[in-house]
Amino acid sequence: MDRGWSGLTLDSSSLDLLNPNRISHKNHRRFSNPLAMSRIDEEDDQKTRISTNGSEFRFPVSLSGIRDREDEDFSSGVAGDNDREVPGEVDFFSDKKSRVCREDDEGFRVKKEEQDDRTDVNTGLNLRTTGNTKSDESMIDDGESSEMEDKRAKNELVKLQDELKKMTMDNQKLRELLTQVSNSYTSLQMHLVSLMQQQQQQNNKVIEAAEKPEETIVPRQFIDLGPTRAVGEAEDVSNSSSEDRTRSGGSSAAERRSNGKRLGREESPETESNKIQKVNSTTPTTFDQTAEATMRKARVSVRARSEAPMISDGCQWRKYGQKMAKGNPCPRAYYRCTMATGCPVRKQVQRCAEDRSILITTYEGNHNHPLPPAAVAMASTTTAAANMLLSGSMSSHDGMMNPTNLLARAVLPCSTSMATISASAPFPTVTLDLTHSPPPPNGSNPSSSAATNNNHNSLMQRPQQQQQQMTNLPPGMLPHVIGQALYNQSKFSGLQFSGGSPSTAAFSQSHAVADTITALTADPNFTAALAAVISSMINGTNHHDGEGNNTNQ
DNA sequence: CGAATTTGACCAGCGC
DNA sequence: GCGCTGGTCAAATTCG
Repeated sequence: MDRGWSGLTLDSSSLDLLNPNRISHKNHRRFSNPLAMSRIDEEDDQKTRISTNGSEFRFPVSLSGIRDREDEDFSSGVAGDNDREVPGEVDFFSDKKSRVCREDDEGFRVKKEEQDDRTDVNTGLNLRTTGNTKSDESMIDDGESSEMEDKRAKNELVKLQDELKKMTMDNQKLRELLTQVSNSYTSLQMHLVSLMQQQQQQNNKVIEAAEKPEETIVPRQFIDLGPTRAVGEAEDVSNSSSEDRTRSGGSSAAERRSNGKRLGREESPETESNKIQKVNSTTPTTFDQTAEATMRKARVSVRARSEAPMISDGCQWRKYGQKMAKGNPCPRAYYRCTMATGCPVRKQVQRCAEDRSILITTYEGNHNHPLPPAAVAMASTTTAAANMLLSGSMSSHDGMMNPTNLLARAVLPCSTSMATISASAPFPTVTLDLTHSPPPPNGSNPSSSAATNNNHNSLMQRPQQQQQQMTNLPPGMLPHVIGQALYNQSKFSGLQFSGGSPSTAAFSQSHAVADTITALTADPNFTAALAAVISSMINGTNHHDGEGNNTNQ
């Protein structure tokens, strides 16, 4: 807050606008350089009286030409710029300059305060107008007009100062809000990690639920974001999709590797967090860094029927690899976001082994650049899913007030077919299933199987026509369908916790807010906005690039 | 000719 | 230590 600087600038600019013809010398001196006038006014009276032989006029007409040149010097803005010496008044300006220099030595802040005060006190004009009582009438007229201009300039100055104060207050409020959000985020992360540890102790219970024979897939909230083998084994026990199986083992190793060398080579913005995560694997001391890395590692897998080699999500992708994955005759393609240099977002595209008309697209990472409107829908949807995934590990009663968790509970708990949580890897993965095709003969398709066993599956109750619409999506429509599907899922299924053992109180609470949640999730824009805000909050701690930070695809 | 894609090689973690 | 695996790189190739 440099009031002195801004005041100086506003003064001179406002005066130049209001008085381009230089109304009076005093005005110029007051506004163009109030700093210098702080001391000049005191001695100026004496010196000018001497130079004018005791006249009451501070600036006699005979000296107006000289003063005009002085004004030119003052109008340059800084007292120190007045290097030219005016004949007959050399001592005056040299004295002023020396005083100004001494004031600089005394301290800039005090000087600025004096400057502000002086701008508000119209001593110069009063001296002049009072002194004009015995002078010619022309000077009185000039004084009155200059006073009006001065008032106008002063009003302008007051306006601008008020504006500045208002902006300052707004800035302060925003800072406080940011601090509050940061604190909340930190506390939530702490809580998340503590709950993760608690949930890890209950892993056996979850595994038992996953091994129930009648449940071919057990959607559950992600429990342990750390490299716990028990969770991965549990995933192996459950009949997950082939992609989930292939991800369960090797990807974890690759991810750990990518945390170090690979991504470091790419100099992506998340390089530091990757290193941090690697360090944290051995020194679990900082919860924030772990949670941030976990957030970044959250994956969103979208299953959709598409004959195209890749669903159009609005982003630009560049293929950088293709690999034959285990257990799937269809190759897996690796894409990297090329909308911005260094964007860490990647996606894998692979056709389902059981039903090759199903395209599985897995997104990972956060965009570090603004997204085009066409990509916002998908990005926000998948970001919301990823955030739900992470916030879903919150405890029921504590997390209910978390807006992110509200969204999570609106979609995840009832998402036996729409959104499937996978804890098969050290990073959480949520699968959004938009296929809803009849189960294949082998019945190993998790989404289809889940849909078969899910009594609350709204999409199975849909007419075949609508399913057909889902399977033949025009480009760009998929994100909207996802959002609508998420809404429908929560609407039809209600808030049902499947696979887990939520508390009864939380369940009843969920029903109490069901209407609110469905109302919120009914609006895809709300979901997108919420996801964007949450992502910005979280990514703001990672990236300080100041960009839009639309996350996840 | 530059950009995008393909494809074999490479790396590192994991299990045996 | 070796093989398997997922993921990535980069040279070669293709495309617009």
